[in-house]
Order: sequence, then C-alpha cells, then structure tokens
Amino acid sequence: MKFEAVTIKDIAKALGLSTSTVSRALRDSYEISPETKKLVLECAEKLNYRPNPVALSLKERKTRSIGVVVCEIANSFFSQIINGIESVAYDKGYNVMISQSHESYDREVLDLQFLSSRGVDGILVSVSTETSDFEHISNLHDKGLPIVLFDRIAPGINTHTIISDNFKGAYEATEHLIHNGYKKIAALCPSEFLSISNERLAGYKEALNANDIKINNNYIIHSFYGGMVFSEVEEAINQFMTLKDPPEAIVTLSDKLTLGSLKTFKRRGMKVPDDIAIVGFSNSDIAEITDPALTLVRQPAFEMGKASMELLLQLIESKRPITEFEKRVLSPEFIVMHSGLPRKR
Amino acid sequence: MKFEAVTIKDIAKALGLSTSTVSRALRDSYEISPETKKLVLECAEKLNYRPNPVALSLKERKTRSIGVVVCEIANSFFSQIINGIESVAYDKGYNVMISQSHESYDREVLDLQFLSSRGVDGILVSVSTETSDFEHISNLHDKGLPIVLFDRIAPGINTHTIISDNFKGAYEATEHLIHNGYKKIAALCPSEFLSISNERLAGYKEALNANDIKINNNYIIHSFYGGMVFSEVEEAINQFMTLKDPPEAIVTLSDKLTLGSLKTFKRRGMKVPDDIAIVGFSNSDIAEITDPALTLVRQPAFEMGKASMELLLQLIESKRPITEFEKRVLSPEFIVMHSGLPRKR
DNA sequence: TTTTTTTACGCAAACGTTACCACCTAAGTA
DNA sequence: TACTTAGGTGGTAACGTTTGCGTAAAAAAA
Repeated sequence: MKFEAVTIKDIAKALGLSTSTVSRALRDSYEISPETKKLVLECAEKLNYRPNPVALSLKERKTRSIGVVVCEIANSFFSQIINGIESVAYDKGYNVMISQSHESYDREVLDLQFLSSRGVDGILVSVSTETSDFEHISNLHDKGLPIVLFDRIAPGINTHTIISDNFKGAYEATEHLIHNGYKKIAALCPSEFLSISNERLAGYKEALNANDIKINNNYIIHSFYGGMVFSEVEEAINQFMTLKDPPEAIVTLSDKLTLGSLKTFKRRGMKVPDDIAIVGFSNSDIAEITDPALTLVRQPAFEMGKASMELLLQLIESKRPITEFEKRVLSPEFIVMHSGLPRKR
Repeated sequence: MKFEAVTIKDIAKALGLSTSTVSRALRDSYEISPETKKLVLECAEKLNYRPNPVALSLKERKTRSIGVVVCEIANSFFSQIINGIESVAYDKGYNVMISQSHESYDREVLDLQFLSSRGVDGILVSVSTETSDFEHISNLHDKGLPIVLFDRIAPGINTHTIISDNFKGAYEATEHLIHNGYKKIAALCPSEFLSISNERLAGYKEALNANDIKINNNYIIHSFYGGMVFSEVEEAINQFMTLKDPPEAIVTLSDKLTLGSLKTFKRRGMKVPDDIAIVGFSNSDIAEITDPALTLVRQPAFEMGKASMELLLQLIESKRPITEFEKRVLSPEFIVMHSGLPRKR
C-alpha cells in the first residue's frame, strides 16, 4: 500500500546520465557543468523528486531524529517543554519522537532502548519518579549516544543539563506565605528520588530557616507518584489535617500536587486561604480560574525545552567529543494571586 | 559522535559464516540447522546485536513509524488523544512522530510534507482552524499514503474517521441549561471552517428548537482561533454582555473557549452561575477546582486516540487496498457540577 | 553402487544514496 | 607535435539487511 517514490535512478534514466552525475548535480557539486545541473534540476522538479531520507540515514548513519522521554505528555509542564523542543527541532529539520514512561522505571528502560535501537541521533530525558538506578541512561551515554537531561536530572551522568531554579522557586513560595503571616507551613513534595524534589525541599527549608521558623518533619510529606495518583494526594492532605497541630498553609512542589491539593480542599469543603493557604508549582493555564486565583511558581517550560534541544543539537553536530558540559538553570516566574493571601478571620 | 553498532557482519565474521546464514538464523529460517541457529543466537546475544532499523526500512520500504498532526500538544484534549495513539503504537512497535500546526494552514502543509518525505507509514490528522482547502491531505491520500482523520475532519477525503458525538454533547449541554430554567443561551463556537464547530452548533440549535426557544443569531459567535488567542474570547464575551438583551447562560463549544470564558468572567467580576451560567466542552482536569465546579462535556480523548491508531494500522497493514471506510463516533461524557445550576437570586 | 533428494549453507543482487577512483576529451603548455 | 592539465562524467563499492538462486555434502532411494 505504499506509493512508489521517484529516485535518482529515474532521473538518470530519463536523462541518459549516471546516478553519480545526477547525485552531484543535485548537491550542486563544482564538478558538474552548469548545463547538466540545469537539466537535472528541471527533471527532478518535473518528476517531483524527493530524496529518500531512509537511504540517506543508512549512508550517513544518522537519522535526523531525536527521542524524548518524559513521564507524561498530558501534563502542562511537559507539553510546554515538548513545544519548546519541537520549535527548535522544526527549524533544524529534525524529527521528534516522543515516548512516555508513565512514571514507570521499567517502561523508561524500554523507551530508551526502543529509541536508541531506532537509531535516533540523540535523546532528551527527564527521568521517571520510580527511577533510582540510572544505568540504562549512562550505558547509552557511555556508548556515545548524545543525551541531555532536563528537569528531573539523573545524578552521575556527565552531560548537559537544563533545570529551572527549583530552590529559588520553592524559597519564594515559602517566603511569600511567611510574609503573609503564616508560620505553620507544610510542604507536599514529589518522590524523594527526584532531583527536583530535593532542590525544592531545600528551598522550602531554607526559607523557614531564614525566618527563624523551626522545621517540623510532620509538615513534610513525599508523594511517591507526585500526584499522578490522586488518592495519594488526598491521603497526604488528610494526614496533614489530622495532625494535632495542623498546618495553616501548604506549598505544593509540583503541578499535579498543586492541582490535586486544590481538588482535595474543595472536596473537604476547605476554603482557601481562610482554612488553608496554598502556593504551588504549576504550569497549568488555570491559575486565574481556580477558587481563589492561585499564587504559583511557573517554570519557564517552553524555554527549557528550547534550551534542551539546542544543547542536544550542539552535542549531535559537534565534530569532536565534548567534555565540557553545561548546567543551565533557568529562573522560574512567581505569580502572586490570592491563594496565599493572609486569612481574613 | 555516533557509537558503532554491532551488525550481522560482525556475527558472521566471528562465527566464520556468511551474512545470509546469520540473517536466516536470526529469523529462524527452516533452512538453518538447529546447531548453527543456537550458535548465532548466542553470539548475537553476547555481542548485544540489534537489527538496524534504518537498513530494514530501506529494504522493506516501510519505517514502522507514523506521523500525527495536531494543532497544539499543550491542550488536554490533544495530549490525551496522543496518549491513546501512543499506547497502541507502543504495543505494536511503532514510532510516533508528532508535529503541531499551531492552527496555521501553512504550517500544516509543511508538517504533512515533512512527515511524508520522512517516509512515515501513515498519518493521523486533525486539521487546523485555518484549513479550508484540503488538497494537501487528499494529494497524499491519493498517492496511497494511509491517512486517518480524527476530531476535526476534512470533508471530501474518503478514509477512516474518528470523532466524538459532537451534536449530542452540545445538545446535552444546552438542554441542561434549559432544564435549569435558562432561555437566553449563547453559544461560543470554534472557527466555522471546522467540522466540530458545525456539528456542535447544530446540537445547540436543535436543543433550543426542541424546547421552543427561538434561535437568536446575536447569541452565536465563532471565534476563529478557537480560544488559542485569549483576547478573541474576551472580545466575544464582551460582545455578548453588551447586547441590549444579554444572555443568561453560555455554552462554550471547545476546551480553550471554556477556559478562556471562565477567565474572562473572573476578570470581569462575573459570578457563575448567578451572573452567567456556563456549560462547556473540556478535557482539562480542572472541572472540580474552578469556581464554581464546572459542568462539562468531556470527550473520550484517550479512546479516540486508540481507535484512530488502530484504524490507521489496519490501513497500513492491509494487503489489499481498502475501499470501505469506517466513520466511528464515540460518545462524550456529560458531567454535571455547579456551573450550570439555576441562579440563586 | 548410482541416482535422486534433502539439508545446510554461500554468493550476489537489491533497497537509494554518496564518494572515491578512473576515464575520456579538449584545451593549455613546452 | 607531444605532453600535461583540467573539466566533466561514469563505474563501483559501501551503508545493513533480506532473499532468490546455486551448490556441496549428506542422506535416502533406486
């Protein structure tokens, strides 16, 4: 069921030339006379010739395609990241193959294997929440496959990385609540395996420290699936609220955790910020339409995607092995709305 | 910078066999003796041999990859669709290449051209809002490239299509408002070029008709970019509210339009449903956390994606040309919350 | 034993393209 | 005039794989 494509041979036959001449004419080689070039170009145009990318890939041993591994595509942050990746890829004529780990380690291993066996020229990875062993990544990297890590970084892999300033984001969020009079501030974090989790948690702790508020370990919960499983969030909030001394405010350290928390509050009939204040990480476009409007930390997802792809291309297209790697940190945006305001009563 | 892969030749050399023997052994041909097979298999395992997919593609003239063209990936509906597509593709060992039209006709043409020149085995398309001429699609289709259309259908192309029951969704949404006592109900629609727009508008009109409410053309606005540009939504709402006889309720006929409308209401300080009731299409996971909780029509996006991919595979893998095409219509979900409730005053 | 069949493998072409090398012709140089 | 040089072109191998055909040796049939 595939249509027959016009090849260089067809042109050669039509013009009574050899394939090599046609090939050179098409690539505008200096060895070919202007008249022949013109003839070939016209014929190619007429027959609607398109070079076969598969044959080219085989010859040049590169596919002009890259792979992306993320946990979930149906997540604003990651879809915006992919948007950024795609914008650069499009400009440079690269194809983007996307695969999702669904936060599963096994699936991530399979994804990486699939992509590399498919011959992609490089891979962009943000590790899954389950991933604590990074050998599947470092193995490929050691073999020479260009890899760039973004957002959720795998430690011990010496390559370019792009993250947003997680520490700063969490610090600002926490400080905002403190400035608005809250002292009992809980933190709901993604899995402790994730780099982002620790960076953000450190920001939270540092903000408390800087304001002489003692860190209460009961106020810190790691949600293993980072909000992908709603019940996990519900349970965490429940745990917070049944403490003898429940928090008055909460910082939610990922998009899904933020959304899940808001949903839980609503279900429990808790008013924000009167019953509980919240400031969270989120890249959803819903900040304004929640009840009340959400004060949030927004990561520069699109820019992160662009930067990741640019660095990956740099790796791919470099003639000589690169040994100096960049760790790029982009600044998040802090958007103040109402969910972190001082309570009224 | 690419790592050297193990080829069939390496195995042949290591074992003192010919490449054809190795190839046949790997494919478990009857011509090869069990001992040789075992030897080859072991050697392949040891050297970590992976067949080169590019070479295979060249030989078999298929790439085991498919293309997807959507307007935007950062849109819940489409990211859920892609999720469905990917789940089937993954099972069948297909690669998914995603490209976005960003609602631009020119970009859509380029995307299709790029994907087909990249040799994908088939393409899944949901047309952009700007697209009113479908030749770029039918041309490829006529050449024999398998194409399946989903959600936003291009008329005049004889192939499989998957949509949700847009008429029914809009009908139910409108009827819900009518049952709750509203008579002045406006409709905010996507571009009139889009198939979904007309189907949904028809559902809206039919619900009004069935309840003896006269259709008021001032109550119908088509938003060309379907909410991708926020100002367009703002303007439309503005236009509604400055009518001599403004609507009391509104049905928003796409995800972005729904979210945009809610945002506009909030900015204008309009209370839902007291100042205006709203029921809209949406696949966002925010229904519960808006103010008030949103009554909505949810399309079975994941299932639509799955169905699309399944039908495309059927086209791709069929031995003989298919002339009988399926038009699959999936039922949307109607979720009643509070935004369409009778007003209190 | 001789002939036929079967088994098990190798050779080479093909997929579409590029690149190295070789070749021929005509013009320039000695 | 003879020789070199440059310009323009063709032949062919190679990328990794599959596959039709050929064939030697072994097994079966005569």
